[in-house]
Amino acid sequence: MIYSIGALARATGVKVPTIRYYEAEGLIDPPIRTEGNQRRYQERDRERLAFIRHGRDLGLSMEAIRDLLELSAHPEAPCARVDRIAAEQLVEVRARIERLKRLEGELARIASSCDGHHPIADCNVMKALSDHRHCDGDH
Amino acid sequence: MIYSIGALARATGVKVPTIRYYEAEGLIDPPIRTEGNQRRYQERDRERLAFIRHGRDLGLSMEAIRDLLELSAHPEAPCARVDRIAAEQLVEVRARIERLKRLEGELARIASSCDGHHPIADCNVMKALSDHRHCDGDH
DNA sequence: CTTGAACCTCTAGTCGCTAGAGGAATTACA
DNA sequence: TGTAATTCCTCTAGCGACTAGAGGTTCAAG
Repeated sequence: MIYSIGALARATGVKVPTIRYYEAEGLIDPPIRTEGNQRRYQERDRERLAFIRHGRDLGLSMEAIRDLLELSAHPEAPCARVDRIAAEQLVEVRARIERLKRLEGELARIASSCDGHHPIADCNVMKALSDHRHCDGDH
Repeated sequence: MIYSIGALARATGVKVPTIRYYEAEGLIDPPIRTEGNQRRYQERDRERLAFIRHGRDLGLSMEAIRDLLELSAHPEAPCARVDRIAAEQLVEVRARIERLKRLEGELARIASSCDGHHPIADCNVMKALSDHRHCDGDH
C-alpha cells in the first residue's frame, strides 16, 4: 500500500501540514518522492506516524516520543526507560486532573450564583474573580 | 500604596515580564512613570491584575478576560454575558477532566503491564503505543 | 487533453508567556 | 556622599505544537 500525504493523513488522523512538520522536526524520515516531487509513504511510515499520534493523544511531548522512537531502535535493551516515561506521564495526568477538579468546583460555585439578570455591578461572578478570598484552592 | 513592577509582581504572583506583556497586550493600562522611566502602580492596578490572574488561573483565555474587563466598564448592563463566559468555561473544564480520566485509565493500564526488566522488543508499553486497538477511548 | 483536486515550498501567525542582552535607575549601606 | 547591589528599562528571539495562507506545480479522473 502506497500513500500520498493526503491518504496518509486520512489513514492516521494526522493533518497534512502536521505530517510535513513532523518530517521537518525529524520525527519521521523523509519519504521517497515521485518524479514530480510529491511524497509517497509506505506501510511502515503509516505505523510510525500512528505511534506518534497515539503518543501525542496520550499527552506525551514530542521530546518523549522522540526518546521512545530512539529506544525502539534498540529492541534488545531493557525497557526501564520506556516504563519510566509512561509512569511520569501518568503522574502528570493525575496532577492535571486534580487541579482541574478544583477549578471545576470553584467555577460551578461562581456560575451558580448568577442568574444572568442583575446588573454587572452586582454580579457574583465578577465579585468572585475580583476577590480571591472565597477560594479554597491554592491557585 | 505605590508599587514598583517588582513589588506588584510579589503582591499578585504575576511575574514581572508577564506584567509588561499584559500592558503591551492592553489588558492593563500603562501606569505612570518615575522621572527615570520606571513604572509605578497603584492599588487599582493591583486589583485589576489580581482579577486577571484569577481568571487565568481558572483557565480563562486572555480573550475572555478582555471581554470581562470590558463588561466591567459598564456596571449597569445585565450580566448575562458574564454568566455565559463562566458557564462555557465550566463546560470546557468538565470536558477536559473527562478526557484526562480516559487517558489516565489507559496510561495506568499500559504502565502497569511493564516491569522495566524485559527487552524493549517485548515491552507492552511500546506495543500499546504501536497498536491502538486495545484502547476503549476515542482519542 | 482538460480540469480540478491535491500537492509543493516558504513565510508568518497562534497563545501565553519566558529568556537574554545591554544598559539605566534606584536603593541600601558605609 | 560614594559605591555597590539590586531592580528596572527596551528590544529581540524563543518555546511547543502546530495552523494558515500565498503562489505555484503535479496528479488523476473523465
